[in-house]
Amino acid sequence: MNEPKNPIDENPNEKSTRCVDLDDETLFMVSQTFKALSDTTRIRILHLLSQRECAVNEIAEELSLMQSTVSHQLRFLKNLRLVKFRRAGTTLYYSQDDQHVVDLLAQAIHHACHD
Amino acid sequence: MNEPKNPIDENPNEKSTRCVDLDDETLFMVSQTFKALSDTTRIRILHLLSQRECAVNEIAEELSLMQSTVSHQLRFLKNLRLVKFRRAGTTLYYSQDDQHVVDLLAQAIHHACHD
DNA sequence: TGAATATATGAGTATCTATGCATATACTAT
DNA sequence: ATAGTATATGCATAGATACTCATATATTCA
Repeated sequence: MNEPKNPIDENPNEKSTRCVDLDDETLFMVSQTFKALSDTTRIRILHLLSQRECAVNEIAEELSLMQSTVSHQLRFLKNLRLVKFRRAGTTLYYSQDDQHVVDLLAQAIHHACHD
Repeated sequence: MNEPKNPIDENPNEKSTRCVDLDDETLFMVSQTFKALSDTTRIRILHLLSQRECAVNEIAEELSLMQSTVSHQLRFLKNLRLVKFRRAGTTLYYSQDDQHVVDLLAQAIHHACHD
């Protein structure tokens, strides 16, 4: 027997360190993360915010989107804590807030670019 | 002027090696990839197939899904070339066919498991 | 306070998606 | 050829999603 230890032998009170299991909660979180990245509008917004902080109107202008569309998608991203903002007067400056997700996006873009 | 060279100065006949740009084609490919990973059923199937080759019925049984549901989702994954299959008699054995996407999934699961 | 600006939000709608049912197709063995 | 098994697929549908319009909220400044 040269195989790795069966995951079922591990402490059931902790999530597997190797993440071989997929409990409902993890499954949901993972799907939500990818859902955030599955829409071209959100990708463009997140890609922009991964490069620099931006006001809502700036995003709309730069990406040729309606202000309302941007705001709706920012709410979506904010709920998943993928973006954060700081206020300056009436202006809200948004920026990315989850480097891991930005990394996932960068990887996928790199992959798509290179084959 | 201490800023990085404008990407527009690069050779327009090649995609940027830094993938800072997001042309429509890349954008679409990236969104499709993440869309594949945004559904819990597809995640479960792909996660299973990343561990071992499986017949369609095995997948259905193991994941408690209808055969038709599995087949529909396999078609989706097959169209994106995320899975492949080999035939053995009437049985089709599916397995993952894009290590990069499997890696993205593993990363996201790891991320979800560890915070 | 009132005007101006920036952003958020609710409602309506058109489109997309995942699923299940029924059935078709494909292969094997007798 | 026929039966049996494995898989694929067309269709219908319920639910989700993204967008736009209109309007609300929030902040600043005069």
